[in-house]
Amino acid sequence: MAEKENEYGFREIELKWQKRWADSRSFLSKKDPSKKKYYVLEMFPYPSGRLHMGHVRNYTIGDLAARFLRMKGYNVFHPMGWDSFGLPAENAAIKNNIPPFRWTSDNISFMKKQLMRMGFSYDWTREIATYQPDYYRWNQWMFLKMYDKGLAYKKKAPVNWCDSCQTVLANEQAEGGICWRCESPVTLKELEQWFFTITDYAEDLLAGHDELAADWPEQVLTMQRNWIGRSNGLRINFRLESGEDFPIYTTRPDTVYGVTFMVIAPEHPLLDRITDPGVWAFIDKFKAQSTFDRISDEKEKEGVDTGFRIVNPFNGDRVPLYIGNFVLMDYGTGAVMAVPGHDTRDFAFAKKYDIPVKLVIDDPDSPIDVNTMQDAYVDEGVCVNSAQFSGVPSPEAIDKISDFAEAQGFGKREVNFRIRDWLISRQRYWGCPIPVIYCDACGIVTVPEKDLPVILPLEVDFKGDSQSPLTSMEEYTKTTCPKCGGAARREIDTMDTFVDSSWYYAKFTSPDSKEIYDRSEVEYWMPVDQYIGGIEHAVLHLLYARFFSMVMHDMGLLKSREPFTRLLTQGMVIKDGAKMSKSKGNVVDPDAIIEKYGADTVRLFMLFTAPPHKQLEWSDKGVEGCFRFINRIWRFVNKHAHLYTANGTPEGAQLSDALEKLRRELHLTVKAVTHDIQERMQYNTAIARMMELVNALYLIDKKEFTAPNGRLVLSEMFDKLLPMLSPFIPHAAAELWEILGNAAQLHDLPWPDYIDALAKRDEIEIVFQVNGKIRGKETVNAGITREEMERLAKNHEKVQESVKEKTVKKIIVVPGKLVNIVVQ
RNA sequence: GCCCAGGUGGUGGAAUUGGUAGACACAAGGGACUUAAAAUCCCUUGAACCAUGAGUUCGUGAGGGUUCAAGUCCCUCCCUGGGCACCA
Repeated sequence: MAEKENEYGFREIELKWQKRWADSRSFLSKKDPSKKKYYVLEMFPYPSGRLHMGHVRNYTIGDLAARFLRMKGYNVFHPMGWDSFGLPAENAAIKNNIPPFRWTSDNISFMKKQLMRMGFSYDWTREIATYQPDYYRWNQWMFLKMYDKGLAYKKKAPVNWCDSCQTVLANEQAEGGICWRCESPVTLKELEQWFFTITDYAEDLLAGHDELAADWPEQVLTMQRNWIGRSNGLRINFRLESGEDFPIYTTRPDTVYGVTFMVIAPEHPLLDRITDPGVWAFIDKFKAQSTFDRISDEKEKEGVDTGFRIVNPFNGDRVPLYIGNFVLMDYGTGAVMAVPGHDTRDFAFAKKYDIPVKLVIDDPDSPIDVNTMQDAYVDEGVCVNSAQFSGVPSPEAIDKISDFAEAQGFGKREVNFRIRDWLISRQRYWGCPIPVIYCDACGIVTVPEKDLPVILPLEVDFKGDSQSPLTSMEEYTKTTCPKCGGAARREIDTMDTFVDSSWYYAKFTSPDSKEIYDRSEVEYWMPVDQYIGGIEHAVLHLLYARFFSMVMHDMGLLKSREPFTRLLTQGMVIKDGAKMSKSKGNVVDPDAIIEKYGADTVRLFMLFTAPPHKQLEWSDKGVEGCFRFINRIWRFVNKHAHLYTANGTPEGAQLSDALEKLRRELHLTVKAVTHDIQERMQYNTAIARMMELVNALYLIDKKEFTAPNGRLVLSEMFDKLLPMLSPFIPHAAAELWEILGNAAQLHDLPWPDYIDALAKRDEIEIVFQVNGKIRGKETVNAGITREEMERLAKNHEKVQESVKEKTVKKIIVVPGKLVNIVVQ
C-alpha cells in the first residue's frame, strides 16, 4: 500500500496540476510596462479534428520557450486560437451531412481539451477563432480600408482554377501548377476576381529581409526572395509591320541583335485579330493545357507561327511571331524576344521549327561556329554582329545597349517581379464573406462600415454537389444597394483563409476590443518575439502575414513593420523514414501515447530526440526511455524527500570530496542547461545534461546525504533541479516540488542561478600527444600552469618511449587541454 | 541544371572557438535482486588485431590539401534531403 503511494501516477498528477493551473489562472498575461515583455507564438492550428504529432512538437517547443522565459523574469505572452475557416469543413459537410459550423466547433472543443491535456501554458482568455463574426468582421473592415486605398481591386484575369476544390487559388497556392491542398493540377480560367496588391509591397518585403536576416532561417528568406523574384531589365518597343508598338521585357539586352523570332502567350489579346482557324486550333489547345503540363520540363515546348512579322528597332530585322505555350501572359508584357543563339529554350524551339540561329556573343577563349553549335551559348562573352556594340564585353553591353535604347526612345529600363497580386476570392462557402454588393445602377459598392460584419449564414443546404451553398441562397444574395437603395446582390465569394491568419497574431493582444486592436495592448505586446511553425508556410502564410503587417503599419495600426522578430521552423515528425500520413499507415496518435505514458513523457520525448529545427524520427522505445528518466527522478526525490530543507545551502559548509564534486556537477549543469536553452535552442543537449546529473545522483554513496552537510547539498540540488525540469516536465516537477513541502508554485519561481566559481571543474584531464598522437592522459588540478603541463608531459613514461632519441622540434601547450610534442 | 542544408557506432543523436570523436538515450550483452518473471539497480558496448594490456592499429561519405593538431578549414568528387527551375 505504502509503496503504491510512491508510484509515479502520471494521470492523476497531470490532471491535478492542469486543473490547478486553470483554477488559479496561472498563465494569464497582463500588460506591465515595468517588465520586459516576450511574445511567444506558435502557428495556430486548423481544427481538423485531432491534434497530430506535428502540432504536439510545435506546441511543446513553444511551451518550453514560454515557461523558460517566464522563469527568466519576462512578462510572457503565449496565446492560442483557431484557424477555423477552410475547405475541409465543407468536405466533411458534404460527406457526412454535418453543418461546417458544427463540425468546426466540435473539433475546436475536442482539440482544446487535447491541448489542455498536454499542459501547455496558454492564456486561454485570449483565445480567438477566425470563424467568429467578431473576428472576421475585421477581415472585412481591412478589406474596406484596403479597397479605399486601392490595395484591393477586382479584375478579370487568367487565374488558377482547381477543379477538385472547385475554386480559384493564389499563385502561392498553386506552385508548380499543383493545388497546395489536394495536389491536383490546376488550369487557367479567365475570371473576374478580387486581388490584394501585394506587388506594391514587393520591394518592401524584400528590403525587410535585412532586418530578419539574423533571426530567421536563411532557407525561409531564400524561398521568399526567389518567390518575389526581382529582376532588372529593359522594356523594348518592337513594332508590328503596321507600325503599332509591340513591347517586350528582357533581362538580356546584350543579345538583342540575335533575335530571330518572337513568342507570345496564347492568352495575348493581339491574337484576337487572327482569323486563321488552323492557328486558333493551336491557341485553344494551349489554353486547355493545365498549368502543370505547360510548365513541366518533360513536355517539349510547342508553338505556331501567327503570320505576324515583328520589326526589331535596333537593326530593322523582320522576324516571325510565334505563339508559345510556355510564355506567361501575366509576366512582363506577355511576349518575349527569342535569341536561340544564347538561350537554351529558344535554341530548342528554333531547331524544332527550323528558325535561323544568329550568334551575337562569342566565347573569347574558343570561338563558336554557329553552324555546328549543339546548344545555346548562355555565358558571358564579347558581342559580335551587334552593330556599334560589336567588340564590347557582354556584361558591359547590357548597360550600353540599354542606354542607347533609352536615348533612341524605344526602350526603358524596368524592374520586374515574379510575384503577382494576391488573388483572395474563393468560390467557397466556409470563409469570410467579401463585403461587396453589386448594383446594376452603381456597379461595385462596398458594404458600409456600420453594416459590418456581413454574417456568413450558418443554416445552409449542401445539395450534395461541391458548389458553394451561397450560390442559390436568395435570402443571402438579395439585398439593397447602400448607395441608391435599389435591388442589388451580394458577392458570394469568400476570402482566402490565408487572410484570416495574416493578422491573428496581433488580434491576440486584444480579442474583445471594440476597435480592431486596443492600442495600448497591441503596442505593448507586438511584435511577436519568437514565432514557431513549419517551413511549409515560407511563401504562403509567412509572406502574407508580413504583407498585412506592413499594410497595417502604413495605416497606423501597428508600430512595427515586421510581425515576427525571430522565427524557428521546426522539423517534421517522421516514422519509418517517412512523414506520418494516413495513406502510409504510420500515424501515431498523441492521445494513445499520453494515455500510456502521460503528457510529460511526450513532451520530454519531443524535446530530447532531436534538436527543434531537425526532423524527428518517432521511436516507441525512445518514448519509453523518456518515461524511465522521469521515473528515475520521481523515485530519487521521493526516497530522499525527508532529508530536504527548504532553501538549504551548503555555501561555506565543509563538504566531503564526493559531495563537493556533486555540488560542482549541479552548478555546471545549471550553467550548461541555461546556455543550451537560451543561447542555442538546443533542448536535447539540455536534457542530456540533466540526465547526467541524475545519473550522478544514483551513483553517489547515499550515506553522504544523511550527514548534515549532505542534506544541504541535496536540498540545493532539489532547489535547482526541479525548477530546471519544470519547463520540460511541468506536471511531474510541480508534484515533486509539492511533495518536498514547498508551497510556492514551481512555474513562478525564478530560473535557478549558479555560482560561477563552482560551475567549473576543479580537476581536468589533460592529454599528452607526440606528433599529434595521444600517448598518455593525466588528471590534474584545473589551475595547472603551462610549465607544469609541459613538465608532466615530458616525464610521462609513454611519451618518453615515443620520443626516445628523436629530436624535439616544438612543444605546443594548450592550457587546460593538451600538450603536443613535435619530434623528428 | 542552379542554390541551400546534411552524410559521425546496430539506431536517434553529442562534440559551442580547429585541440581527448562517439556525451545522453535506444538497442544488445552480462551481473545483482526474485522461487520465477516483470520492474528496478549496477557493469560492458565504434571496428580490427594480438601479446588480453592503463596494448597496438584503424575510424566522422570518397580522394587530395592546409596545420604541431581536422568531424570542424580549403579543393575535387559521390550520395541523401529540401528549395528553385520555362519569370524571358
